[in-house]
Amino acid sequence: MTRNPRSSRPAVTTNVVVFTLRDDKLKLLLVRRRSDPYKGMWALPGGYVEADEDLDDSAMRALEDSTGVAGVYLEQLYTFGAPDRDPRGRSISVAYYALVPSEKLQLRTASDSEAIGWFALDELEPLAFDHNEMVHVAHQRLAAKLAYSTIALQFMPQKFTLSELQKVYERILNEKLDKRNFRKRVLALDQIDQTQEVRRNGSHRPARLYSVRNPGEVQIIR
Amino acid sequence: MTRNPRSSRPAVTTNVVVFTLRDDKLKLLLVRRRSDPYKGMWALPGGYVEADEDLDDSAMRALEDSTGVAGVYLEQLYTFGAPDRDPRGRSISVAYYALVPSEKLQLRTASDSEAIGWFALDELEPLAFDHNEMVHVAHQRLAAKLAYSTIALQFMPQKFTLSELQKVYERILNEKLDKRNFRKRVLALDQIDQTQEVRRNGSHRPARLYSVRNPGEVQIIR
DNA sequence: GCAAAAGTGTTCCAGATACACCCATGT
DNA sequence: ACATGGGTGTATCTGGAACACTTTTGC
Repeated sequence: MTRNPRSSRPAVTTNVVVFTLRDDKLKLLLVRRRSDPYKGMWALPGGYVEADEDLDDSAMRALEDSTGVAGVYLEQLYTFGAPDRDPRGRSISVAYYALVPSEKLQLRTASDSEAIGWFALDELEPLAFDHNEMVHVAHQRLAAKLAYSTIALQFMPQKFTLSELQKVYERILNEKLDKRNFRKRVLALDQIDQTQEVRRNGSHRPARLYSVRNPGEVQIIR
Repeated sequence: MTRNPRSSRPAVTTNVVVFTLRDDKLKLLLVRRRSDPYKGMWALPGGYVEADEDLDDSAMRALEDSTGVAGVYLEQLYTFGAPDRDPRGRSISVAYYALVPSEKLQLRTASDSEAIGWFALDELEPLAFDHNEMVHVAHQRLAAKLAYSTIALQFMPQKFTLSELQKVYERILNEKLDKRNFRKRVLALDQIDQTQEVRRNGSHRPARLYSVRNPGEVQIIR
């Protein structure tokens, strides 16, 4: 294993699949490309890995640059490196996924006049590069993790109702869940606390508000 | 997102954590480094990603070059990219793990006079680079996959006994399993077939031999 | 009073666990 | 005959799934 020449090195980037729940749908954050290749198409936020930057930091920075959001759950997903994935030349992308609670969405569209926005996962158009594949893998991973971790809590704001939490599960798994079984299950996790507050939300009984006991922590269960 | 200069690009490598079961222990394949850095220390097999090579192919090639073994189970694990992980300069390694059945072990140590060998996972010395960490992550992933996939069958040769299969589980999970419950469970997977043969193996009752129904396939269960 | 979402328990089933003895062979 | 690993069944426990009615509010 000898040192390879710089001339043959691939470019290394990170991309982030940012999920949130909004308008009762699972959505993700896309950026419109301002230059070729794929100029004008929507793509995942991302960027080149800086000289002295850890991969996680690079992904976090890509996310912050496009959204202004920091401190959200971020996890490495998979590394994509098909030789033809970038028409400009050899490129490797370390893909991440992130979960942001609906409250933190303070998109700073104005900042660099980039067009960015939230798109429903189930009405996604073709994206730049291999980004559709990244989205697919991220969604799969997220759905799998619901079953054996407390990752869904990363979507929740400080105070939330159990119905809202159930919606998160239902939208990610794409199936309706039983209300009683669901409540039993999430309360048994011992990771959310009832508060004294309720939320009045329409012409029906107010909903009790809950809070996450250890925000930022994701536990493996079962 | 503009094209970054070649001068700042990291080197990209793959490394492979190759597991097998041998001498009743979970072992992995290591190569002794012939040059600095970490000259003389043991390291995971690996190499630079070639100009027109897919990441999977690169890992497979690294494995073949060191062992002569091909066609084994290989899966991407995680990408390691701490800025200081290689003292020579910025480097990113896409780590894989591989499972080889004990029969396929035809190490061609002679081929390029590299020192290579199998080492018990639980008596591992400090390795070069961040390779101990890679091993740790690979072992964790492997143990987790036992619970929800048929991945353990990738360790088995064409014909094997249920006791041998049980040993695979026990060595990976590091715990003893109940013989009757184990057999019930693996037979219920409907992925292994009884053969008409038995193996005479010592001064005791011969063991029935089984074969994997779909070798090469790993199914997700539960 | 009625529409609409919030809240609440019990029964049933399947899969996991715990557990002990006989079998076939080599020496 | 005895030592050694191979092979087998049942009772129990536990977590998941199915399922319907009452409560509180706004209008």
